[in-house]
Amino acid sequence: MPRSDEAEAFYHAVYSAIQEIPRGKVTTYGHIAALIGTPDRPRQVGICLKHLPNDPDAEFNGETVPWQRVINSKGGISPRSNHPAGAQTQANALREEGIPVEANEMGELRVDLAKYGWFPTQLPSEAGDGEEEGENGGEGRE
DNA sequence: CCGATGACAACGC
DNA sequence: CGCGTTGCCATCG
Repeated sequence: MPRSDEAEAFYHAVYSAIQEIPRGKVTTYGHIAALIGTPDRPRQVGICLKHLPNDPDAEFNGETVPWQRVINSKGGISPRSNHPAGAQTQANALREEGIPVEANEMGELRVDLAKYGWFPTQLPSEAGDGEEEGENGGEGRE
């Protein structure tokens, strides 16, 4: 649990932003950070998910927050330090949502950001020309 | 209280 | 264009 109220607000913003991710789509930590107004703190976003409460009574938990839809900018699922198998769990959850996850030779679970990437807001960086990650090339439905 | 680490990302070479 | 290093801030020891 957060030690500061400010941190709690940050966590709340992160969880809230993640809940906005439609099913069958994924986004990056950096984008979440940008959405909540702190594009310079993508790492803290990951920490928030790490601290995601398991209590079913909590407003934010693994059931209400689709943490599985949050991946890194490389379009892959990085192994956690504490629970290495957690990446597999995330990949499995994404597959159930209709998102194909394939592991390359390096064992890195990769997701097609170009197809399943969810980038709704026009960030100042990508507003002009600065495009990153990938764009919704096909844009399907939800 | 101070130092090290981390579910990341961007810049430099 | 791929690999290495730095920055960010909360949490752990």
